[in-house]
Amino acid sequence: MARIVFMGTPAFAVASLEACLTLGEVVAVVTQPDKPRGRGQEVSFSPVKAFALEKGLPVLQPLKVRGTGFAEQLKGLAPDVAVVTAYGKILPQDVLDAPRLGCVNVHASLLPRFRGAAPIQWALASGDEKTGVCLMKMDAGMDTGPVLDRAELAIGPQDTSATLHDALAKLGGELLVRSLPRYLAGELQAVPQPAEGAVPAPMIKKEDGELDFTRAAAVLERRLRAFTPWPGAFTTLDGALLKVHAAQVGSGKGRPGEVLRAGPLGLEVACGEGSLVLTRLQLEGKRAMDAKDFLAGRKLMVGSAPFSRVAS
RNA sequence: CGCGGGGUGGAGCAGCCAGGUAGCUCGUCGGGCUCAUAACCCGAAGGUCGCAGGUUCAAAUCCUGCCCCCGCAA
Repeated sequence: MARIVFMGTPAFAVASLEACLTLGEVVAVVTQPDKPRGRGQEVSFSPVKAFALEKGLPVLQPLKVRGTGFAEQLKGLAPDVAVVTAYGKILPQDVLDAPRLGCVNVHASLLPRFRGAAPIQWALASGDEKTGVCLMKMDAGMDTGPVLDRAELAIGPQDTSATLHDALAKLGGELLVRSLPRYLAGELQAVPQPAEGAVPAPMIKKEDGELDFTRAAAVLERRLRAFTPWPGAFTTLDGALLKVHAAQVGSGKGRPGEVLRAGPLGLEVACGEGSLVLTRLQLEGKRAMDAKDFLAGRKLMVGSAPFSRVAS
């Protein structure tokens, strides 16, 4: 039975870990250290750790993986392979070389498109019609290793990063079940990524979610779905944070940021190109609600432009 | 003890600071009008003001404790 070290941290990685349990003996689960998080700063641990504890798997949480003897510790476990899914740290060469057959990575894009921290989000924001997961033999670069296998997934008009995240996590698990045994048996060919078509997918920043109504409505709508659930799409209304949870592209015209309509179908705001009909809103400190409900208690004048980030 | 907002008929809000008649925009129900309407007019039902104590002649409103929801930050 293959000896597998699993490395991963967020919810996305849990399905991969679950797959590994059926593929060999998971001799260690490596995940990020516990941190205080959430309201109230309570210390909590990663979804991967929670799952590992539930299954009684040994958990390692090194503070640093570079130059601290972690590679030696790994070698001591005599793993055949390390499966890495969204671990959250760059692995140095000595760690990559520690397992007998190296490290393989489940990456949530069709490489070489969207190398980096946020492939799901950038696939949506870019308007791609499909995405997928790749199983890759890791090298020292950022998602630059040769690809062993891949699985594709169509992106629908209603998809958000939340829905794609779940679907791709599941697909990643399935990809491992299908391909890891063949990799271990030496049956998979590692195909170098083409030099053309590489697109970086840098970490999303908070400010990426701010709505700039001078942009095209279609772009804003895509970014909204890409940045759901984090950082979301937001603007400010009379100085208070206003989250936009759902919106549709409309055909209205006006000065970017101008309220074109405020009715039961939504709050229509003019954009640089077309208009955006905001259908689900959440004001700072309040719960999310349909635009109809929002407008019942908060009158907005047609023709006014009470939001931040309008044409200058 | 990280910072902060909120819980008021079915929905969303105002009222609270300066205690004393339950308000607004909707929805619902009944009626009317209209070729028609996410429209308009008339009328009605529906609320232990999150929970428990306290202060007071009197508490949605002031004080104390608790429960729940949410934003920021991480």
